[in-house]
Formats: sequence, C-alpha cells, structure tokens
Amino acid sequence: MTHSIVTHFPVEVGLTAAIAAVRADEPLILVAEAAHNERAAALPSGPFDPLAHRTFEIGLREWVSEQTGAPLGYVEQLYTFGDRGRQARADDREPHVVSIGYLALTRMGVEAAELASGASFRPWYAFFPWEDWRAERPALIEQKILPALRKWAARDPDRPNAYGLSRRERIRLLFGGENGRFEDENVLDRYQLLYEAGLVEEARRDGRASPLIDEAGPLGAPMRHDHRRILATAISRLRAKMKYRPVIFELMPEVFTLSALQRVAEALQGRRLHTQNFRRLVESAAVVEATGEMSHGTGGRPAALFRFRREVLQERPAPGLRLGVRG
Amino acid sequence: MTHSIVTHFPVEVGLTAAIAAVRADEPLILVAEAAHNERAAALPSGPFDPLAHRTFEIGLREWVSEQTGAPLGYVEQLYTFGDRGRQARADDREPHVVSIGYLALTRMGVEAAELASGASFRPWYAFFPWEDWRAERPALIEQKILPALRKWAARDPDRPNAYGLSRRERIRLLFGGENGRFEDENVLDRYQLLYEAGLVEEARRDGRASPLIDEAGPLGAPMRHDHRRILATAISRLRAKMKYRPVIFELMPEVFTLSALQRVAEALQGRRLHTQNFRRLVESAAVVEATGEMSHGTGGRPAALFRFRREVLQERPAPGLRLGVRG
DNA sequence: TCAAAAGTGTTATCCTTACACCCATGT
DNA sequence: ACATGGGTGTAAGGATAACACTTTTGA
Repeated sequence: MTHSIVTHFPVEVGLTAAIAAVRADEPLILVAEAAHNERAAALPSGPFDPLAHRTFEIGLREWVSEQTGAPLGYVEQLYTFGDRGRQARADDREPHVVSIGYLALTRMGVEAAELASGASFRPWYAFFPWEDWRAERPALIEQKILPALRKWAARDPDRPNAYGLSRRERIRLLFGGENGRFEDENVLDRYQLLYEAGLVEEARRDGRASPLIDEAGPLGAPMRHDHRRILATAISRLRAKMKYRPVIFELMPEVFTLSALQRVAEALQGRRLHTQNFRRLVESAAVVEATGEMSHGTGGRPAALFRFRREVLQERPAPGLRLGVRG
Repeated sequence: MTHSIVTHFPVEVGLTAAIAAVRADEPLILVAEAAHNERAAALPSGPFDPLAHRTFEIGLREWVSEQTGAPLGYVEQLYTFGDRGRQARADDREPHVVSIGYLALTRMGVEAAELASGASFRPWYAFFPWEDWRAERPALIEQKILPALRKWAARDPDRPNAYGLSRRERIRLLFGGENGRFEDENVLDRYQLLYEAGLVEEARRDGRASPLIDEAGPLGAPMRHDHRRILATAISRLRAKMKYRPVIFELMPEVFTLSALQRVAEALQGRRLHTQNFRRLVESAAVVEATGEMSHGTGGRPAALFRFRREVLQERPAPGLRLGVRG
C-alpha cells in the first residue's frame, strides 16, 4: 500500500458557489452571464489559493464578496465534482478540473446595482421548473418529462442501476405518477435521471443527448459546466437541512411574521404547507419568539412579529423547522 | 467576476478512504501502518488520475482493491479537506494537498492474509474511545476529557464560536454531563472540539497543543495527517445514514438473526438498544424478511433467520433502521 | 431444571393531522 | 358588513416507549 497521496496528474481545483437568497417569496440564485447573453448561465467560481487562505471557506468568502459584491452568511460545503461529461476523454490534453461545490445563503440586502457586472440573481426554478409545486403540479411533468422518460425506460425497462432499481422504478420513485410520491429532497436525483436519459441541454453538449430531447423541449435553463448539478445538490441539501437546522433564518429579515416565514419555507420546498399546523409546529419547536410588535398593512388582521431564538441552538440537538403536511 | 475556474497554484488531489467492516460485533477500519509500527496509523489513500478514471469513485475502487486486497461494496463521498494544520503556513514550499474523503463499507470476507502488507483492520473505537457507550458511559469522559475541557472553557468561558455558542455550551451539548445528552451522530464535532482545545496528539503535531494535553493523557490513538478527522466524519455519516438508508446490510452477511442485526447496529451507534422495540421497529419497517430457516447454537432458543428485502428501496423513500431508545 | 436467548401482547404517552371555529383590521 | 388574513381549540389516529410475560433450546 502506498502512503503517498501525491498525484502526478495535472489537476486544478476550483471553488463553485451556489449563493441563494429570497426576494418576494421567490428563491434566487446568483449567476454570472444572465439570460440576455448568448451563453448559458454559470455559478460564480474561483480558484483555491492554498497560500493565501487557510481554508476553502475563507477563500470562498473572500473572492465572492470581492467579485460579486454579495457578503455571504451561512456557508456549507456540498460535494466535490470531478467527472464532467465531455472532459472525460483520455486523450484530452486540457488539465482536469476538480470543483468543490458550496452552498451559501445571503440576506439579499444586496441590490442589483451593487453586484459586479454580469452577476445577477435569478429564480432558481428557472433552472428546475419541475420542482415548483406551489401553485400546482407543474404541467411540464405530465406533458413533457414523463412521456419522454417512459420512452427511455421502454428501451431497456429492466436494467437495474447500482442500487438494483430499474428505469421504470426510478421514474416512479422520483417523479411520482400513479402511486408514487414527489419527494421534495430528491432534486439532484431527478436532475441526474434527466441527464442520464439525455433530456437536458447539458447532455447534448456532452454528446449524450437522447433522440427524444427535442421532442421533450427545453427542460429548464441549462448552465455551463456541471453547474446545474451543483445547484441541484444545493437545493436538495437546503430542502433537507432546513428541517433539522434553523438555516431558513439566514434568509429572513431580523423580524418577520409567521406567514412570511411560511411563504419562504414554501418557496424553498417548492410546495404549499398546511398553515395552521405550520404555525403550531414552529411555535412548539420554540425556534421563534414574539417581539411584541405587530405588522400592519398585510391586508387583514395585523400579524404578530417574531424573531429567531438563537437559544434553541443550546437547547435542542436538531432545531429545525418541522414542516408537516401539504396545505 | 471571473468565469475561469483555473487555478495557478500548486494543488494536488488525493483520495482518502475510511473503509469500514464489522467482525465479532466490533466495527473495524482499514489502516496502513498498524500499531506495532512507530508511526501513527493512516487511512489508505491514493492519487486521483483523471485520465485513467472517469470518476473519483471508479479510481477509488481500483486502487483500493489493487493495493489492499479488499473489494469495496458501498462507497460514498464524505467531504473534501484542504486545511491541514501545520501545512497552512504561507511560506511553505511544499505543494498543498487537497484530500477527498470517502466512506466505504465492505463485508469482511477479506482475511488478514489477503490484505497487502502493512494494511490491517483495527477497531475504530481505538481512535475514539469516548464514542463507545455500549458497556457504559466511558470513564475517560468524566475522568479525563471533561476536566480538561472545563479548564479550557474557564480560560475564555463566553467566547462564542461561529454559531454563537460559548465553550461551556458546546461542551455540554457535545459531551453531555448534567442535563446534556450524548448525541451519537456528533462524532466529528466532538473530535473537532478536542482538537480545538488542543487535547489530541494531532494538535501537538500541528503546534496547537494545550498545556493540559499531558494531564488529560492520550485521548485515543492518533492518525497521520487529518485522517482521524476523516474517520470521525465517516462514523458520523454512517451513524446518521443507517437511520434512513439500509446501509447496515452492506456490513451484514446474506442471512442473519435479528439479534445479530441489533448487535451490529449497536456496534456502529456505540450504544445499546432496547431489544423488544428494536425488533418491532425492524419488522414493521419491512426492511427484512424471514428466510424460514433457523439459527441453532446461539446459546438459547434458536433464532429465525432473516435477509434484507431489496424491494423496500422501491416501496419507501427513506428505508432505514429506526433504532428507538436505549436498551 | 435452570439459564439464556427469542419472541409476543398490551397500555400509556406523545406527536401529527384534520377540522372547526373565533378574532381583528381595512375598505 | 364583509372580505381577508391572523390565530386558537380539540379530537382522531398513529407511532414510540415501557413493561410484563411466554416460548424454546442447550447445559
């Protein structure tokens, strides 16, 4: 067994950040190269300089605030990606790029003008339209995604993947349909299934498109490199984590009404929540406390204002937002 | 904003694997440089060669089975570590090493003779003696760890960390004591607290030892580089994941009794479980099915044999082992 | 016959869900 | 006064926790 972890291969390390914010009940993600450009959007990314920064996170915070003007709040490492479609050819002479994906949350005090040119916040559901079930089950799923996936499955219906699941079963488990549920945390798996089926633009770019790709039509806006995969990982992680850590408050203003909190939770989860039970779950979890103030001008009865109770961090091991059932 | 993720800094990428197995109800980890050597143990690690292997995981499987003789079953990426104590000096002329940590599970068919020389399986609680509460609360906690940590806290009792928690609160939350619990998933946080307090050998090596380190005595066997941190991450992840994914069966033989399953679950969790409720939780979760055979020679009444039901993967979104309360 | 391990039944308690209803304001 | 959103009460159902008990073998 070798004990050296030195590699003799040309590898470059970059940090890529999915920087999320919420405005007007819409979850946003910071991208370079906005829609008016020809090119696909990209997540902000930068090099890791081990001499200048002791940790990845310190490096990340520095170049993000320098280059985008957005100060980061909460930061969390997601995953390190090394296999990127078209760059996987052995005869490729370009250096291989390893990208370490990060999730960051910011409070959206940053207005468009303060951002560096080329950077802008875009709704994250522009990249994953099938993930937003707040209004209703997106028609795209029944009309485009499922027909194309079913044809893909029919070509090889019983082939199991690494976990022993056939294509049919994976489709049912991830996108629902008859007796299947749509689990909000499976954002990454759904994107990867669409990529594997060759139905997203990134698959075409990587030479793995299905003949069905044009029939299905564009399934969300594509991103450069594997950035849409990193964003899918970020959304999955955030949807899961908010249930057992109070990360949602990194996206809320200092004080807020319970309704505002619910609408942000719904925006992130991509589904409606049962209002009465949501209130009770939040209050019984003791993650918020009333300020005593009231919010007027919300249309109906004034709502009590709340703030996050930092003390829960000491009181309970997993203080998140129990979300309960759909509304 | 730059769109290039090319770095101009010398960075090398290595893969480091925490390869776990269970034998005789003891969780084991594969290490190079066993105890009879002078040097601290190390996890197996190797270079990532992007030209030879399309993904990290493929590369990992290849060199692990080549170099250790152990075939990997389940494999999962843990975290990418870049900040390693003593190498953090800006004047350091050595290339910086980024290590991508992996958790792998193997069924322990591999006997010692088949392993490459220098490789061996060692009980993981040798590195984390405070994590094994199966017999009782480890005396080490009350006798060595808490006194040293309390002195450390007393030097700066109110300084908050990034999450706003003081040293006192972090000690209580992680190691219990009066009214605090000992949460089995916090393995990484406990190790990092001990490192931050300068009480583990790795802190001395990195020039961050506390004056209290000799008074506290050796707190578990040290490892080279940041490998003990990677192992702590692996144990944390495994303890958490087995509750919602059926990963424990990657460590079990094809057929097993419910008692054997419970003892492996207890070994991994480091705590006893309530037998009757464990049985009911397992059976009601429908993750196992009876084979119809019986196991004799277990000392008392023969036990029914069970096998893992792969079908649960299709039936439920999060089929893990509910563990219930302590025994 | 007894110890040891396997396995079953039953109740108390807690949490989630579901549903019904009342409250306070602006227009 | 009434629409709108804010807010409370409570009972049904399901799951876990706690405890008592029976069964089957080997020594």
